[in-house]
Amino acid sequence: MVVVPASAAARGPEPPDEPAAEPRWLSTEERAAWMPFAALLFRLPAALDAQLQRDAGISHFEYMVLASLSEAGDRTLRMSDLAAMASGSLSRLSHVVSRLEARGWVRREPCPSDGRYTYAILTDAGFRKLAAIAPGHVEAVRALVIDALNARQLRQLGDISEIINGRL
Amino acid sequence: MVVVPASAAARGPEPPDEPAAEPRWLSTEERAAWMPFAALLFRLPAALDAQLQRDAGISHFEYMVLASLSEAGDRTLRMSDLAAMASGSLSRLSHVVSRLEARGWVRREPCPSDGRYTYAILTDAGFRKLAAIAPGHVEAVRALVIDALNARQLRQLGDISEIINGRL
DNA sequence: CGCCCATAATTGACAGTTCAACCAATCCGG
DNA sequence: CCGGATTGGTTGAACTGTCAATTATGGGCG
Repeated sequence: MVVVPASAAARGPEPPDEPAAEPRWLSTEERAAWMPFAALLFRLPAALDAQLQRDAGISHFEYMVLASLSEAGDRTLRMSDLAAMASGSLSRLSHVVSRLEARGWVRREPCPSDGRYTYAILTDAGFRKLAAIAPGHVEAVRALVIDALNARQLRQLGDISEIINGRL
Repeated sequence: MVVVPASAAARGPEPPDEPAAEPRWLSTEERAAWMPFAALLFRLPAALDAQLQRDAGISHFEYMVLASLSEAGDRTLRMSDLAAMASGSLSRLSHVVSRLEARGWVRREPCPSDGRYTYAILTDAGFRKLAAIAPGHVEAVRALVIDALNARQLRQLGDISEIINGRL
């Protein structure tokens, strides 16, 4: 990934009376860190998605939905909570759950006490599917990330991720 | 993001005569690093995309296409090279370049010496557009990543990213 | 109570991506 | 040279995600 168009950067800082302050271009060290990280941001999700698609025929987002449900007590979550856990919009989740429902892995049920809420519930078939998929996914995560780093680097990565997450 | 479905993990390792070797679930420390990183992998690209979409009306991928062209000598690249630089499929690139062409920022030209190749060329209008967009994008990258970390962390992030990239 | 607003979720239309089929130019073995 | 294989690129259909509009329920206030 590229942040600074080369020829634009080559022109150097703008005159100080520009309407917008002159951009603070990245230094050499900053570029040296950002460029590989930016590439990673593209390629790693794509690689993980590809593994799930190939081995299980589902997207990473669908995996997250199933996994989130499996971790909830009685495998049930409200749609909005589920959307937050899977880091997606409610609309997207609604479409996805419709597809998962059609495949028999999830079912919907209205909340008896508050009719606005809808529960998404992981079926037994859905749980079995997830149990079949999970080992392969963990293997991929290990191969690409965990086992590629030593304990210290792994801790650094976790720390750095938490810092950046704090800015979102 | 969740890798291990809780109830499945709670069952412990499988008997050793399973057809597939029992999965090596993540340890507590590994999970502690992976979960925030996985969340980052979702949210950061979304945040960068949102900034470009809001401020410039283009996707991150389109930005990469324009930026890659701007860095090439005479602002020209073959379609396949451009696809590789932008980390996307040739098909996707072809559709995107069609759109950028319609907006007047890129034009196509067949290679005179080998008719199979197609050159994508950044127009002057495209270069101006990019120059207008870049500062805002750099600002976002700074705010979310670069300025959030100290020099040591930034170096660590770069190193770690290169290691993982090496596995893709 | 009755009205209005906020919230939860769904829906449909549209834009973008992927996938497979296709075309066109070059390379290369006979 | 000729014909198949290869490579670069495009296209269209099916699918997925996004956005805005819509429905439905519940809470609060006069």
